[in-house]
Amino acid sequence: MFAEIIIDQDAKALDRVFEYIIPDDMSLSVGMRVYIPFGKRILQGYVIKVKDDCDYDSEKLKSIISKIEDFSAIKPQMLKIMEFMAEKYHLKLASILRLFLPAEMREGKVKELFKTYYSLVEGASIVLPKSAKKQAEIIDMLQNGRVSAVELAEKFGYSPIKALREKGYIKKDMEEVKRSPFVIVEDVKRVELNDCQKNAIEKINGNKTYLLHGVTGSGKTEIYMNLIERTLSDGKNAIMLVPEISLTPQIMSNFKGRFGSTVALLHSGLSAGERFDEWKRLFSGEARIAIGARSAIFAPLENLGMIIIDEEHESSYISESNPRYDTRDVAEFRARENGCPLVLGSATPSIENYNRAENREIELIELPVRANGREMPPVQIVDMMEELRRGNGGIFSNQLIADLCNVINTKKQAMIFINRRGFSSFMKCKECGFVAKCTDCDVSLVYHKEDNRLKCHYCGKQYKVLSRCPNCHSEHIQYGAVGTQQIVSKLKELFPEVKILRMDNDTTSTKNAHQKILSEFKETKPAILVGTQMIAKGHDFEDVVLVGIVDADQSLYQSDYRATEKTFQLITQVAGRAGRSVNEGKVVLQSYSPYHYVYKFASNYDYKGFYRKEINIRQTAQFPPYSRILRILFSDFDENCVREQLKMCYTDIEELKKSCKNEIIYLDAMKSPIKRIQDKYRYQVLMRFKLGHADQIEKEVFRIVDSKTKNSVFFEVNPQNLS
DNA sequence: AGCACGCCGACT
DNA sequence: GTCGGCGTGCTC
Repeated sequence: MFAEIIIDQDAKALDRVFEYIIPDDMSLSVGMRVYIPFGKRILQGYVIKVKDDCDYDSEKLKSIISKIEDFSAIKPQMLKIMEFMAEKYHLKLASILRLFLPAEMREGKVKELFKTYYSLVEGASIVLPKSAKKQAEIIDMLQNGRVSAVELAEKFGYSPIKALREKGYIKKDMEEVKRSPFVIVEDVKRVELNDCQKNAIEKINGNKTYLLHGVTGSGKTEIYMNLIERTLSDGKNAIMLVPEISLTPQIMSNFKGRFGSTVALLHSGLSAGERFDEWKRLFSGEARIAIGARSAIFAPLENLGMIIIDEEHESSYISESNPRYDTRDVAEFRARENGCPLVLGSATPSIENYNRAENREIELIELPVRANGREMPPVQIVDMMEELRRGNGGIFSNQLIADLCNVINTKKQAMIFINRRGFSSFMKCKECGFVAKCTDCDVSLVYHKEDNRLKCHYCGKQYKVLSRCPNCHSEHIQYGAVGTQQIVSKLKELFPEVKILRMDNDTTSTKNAHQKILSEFKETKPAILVGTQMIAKGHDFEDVVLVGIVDADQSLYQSDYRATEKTFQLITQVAGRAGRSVNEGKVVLQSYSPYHYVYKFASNYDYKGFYRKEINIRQTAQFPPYSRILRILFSDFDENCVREQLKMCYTDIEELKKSCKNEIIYLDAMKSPIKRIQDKYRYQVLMRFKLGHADQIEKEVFRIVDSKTKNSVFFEVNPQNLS
């Protein structure tokens, strides 16, 4: 018998099948990890196929040395996912397989997954020949209780153990080594479902993808819980994905409270050991629900009956470091393989998925009412240009200051949200709000300090820096973003006696800092919490009556075709923080371009209106979902080497462009916006092509690039950002 | 990835 | 003469 093996090395040259002989006395199955001789070394590999004949020269074949574990660490159905991802994203097989295992299992040191023990078989009448001294000793030892298999084998060797086992005197059993991660479990009161919720649960039952569009507070979590409950009672297992930032202690304790130890939580707060333990509980079938961020889609569960992706529009579902993949694609594939529903939940669905729902590719389920029956807070848009004309050139508008005063006087709380996405900066006229855009692409230009130029990250076109606004001829041009510290110090100046808390990446680097800041905020009144992204998620504070968005434009003028979409999502989410309970809430949104359509729709909570407008723009401008963008990133320590490789590929891709006339809308090569990462120079090719033959074109590009390069090239489809 | 082979320059 | 630089190619 022979085995096809993928070597556990992340190198392009090794990214293929190697064949080995399976020794006669070895029982091997697909998904097992093995040690194999490879050249002069001994490496780890994954068995992906067992077969009777070999395709390689049988003279040159070597034999597998041994198994790493006695079972398939990679469940066979995961190999289908591997194939899917390799094909779709052009990834190396070993790098995909690594996603399926917890880090603890790899990294050279091989850990025991399950500890095995030997114990006496009860009621067996043991008769041993006098010669079998070792066997007698073993029986003696086991009288005092079970002994670990490793210990026994070390002391007596394997043959006496084998003999005893064959006679049926002793048996082997397993126990997992585990620590349970600490989660405070609260008793969860069951909520009576409203008709919309009941209806949604009833509809979600086929082998299909469902888009659950529910306004903030429409009770999606309760739906998820009911769906999971139903799945479990059908005898099946479930996966629920949540963006990392909303994997809050509340969510975790809610699910632990409802489902107890059948839940395995996989999140970044766990130590490697804890993560490994949770993985094992899923692997063994003890836990039947996997809840976690992106990578939980690879949970080692079989017999899936439900996959849920909450906040489907979140960009964190797209992996932006190698291997690059979109969790939603993988989830869809896994759901189809298991013949189960995939639920995509969001208050602000991604344009792509809403479009699919509109085209009936997936089923749309709407939850139009908030479960608590309350309205979303009103949004007031403040024109910061007007403010400037009136002589206020500061960060805060007079309106926001007045509202803050009011909050403080009534001893309530406020949140100030800072919109910091990415670090590239756009150029903006302070007088008229003009923002420099690319003439070809309709995305904002990004200012590059090192060569003092404006560049378009989609086509690479460069422009001279503006010293005077082409629109109103003012010289008040600004670039760059406001930081949290700046806001905090300004607030302290304005309200010296009020508690100002700050939450961003700098203040939450330690493990529990996040929690500390939030609980301190909860207890202090009046108080102002200043923060980024993080404060927008899932924390309910009864006394927050004001949410200020200081620089809403920030995400609008990113050089990204999804910039408007992201801005809409952000505003909706942040606004949901105000007036969550009995208190009347209000949102103040400051903008330099207050007449941009995104604000009109966002302030009215009009998702559909926004979608209509946005999808039209995408269609006219030929951006996804009406086209596909492919980014090819080359990197190397040697700058000349990268340029050389890129050049060779580029000429061939240009040929391809000519040969398929109008299919490729656009093609260009440039330095990556971040020119150097970890001492490696980065160059990229960007292309955009029509959907008709997108798959073929993509394959052809993969082929060209593969044949011209040796290593460190990666591909990205419809990239989130271009750094 | 890592290791051998091989073909050129500098040195005991 | 040989030691050692790293370019090229192979590993079932």
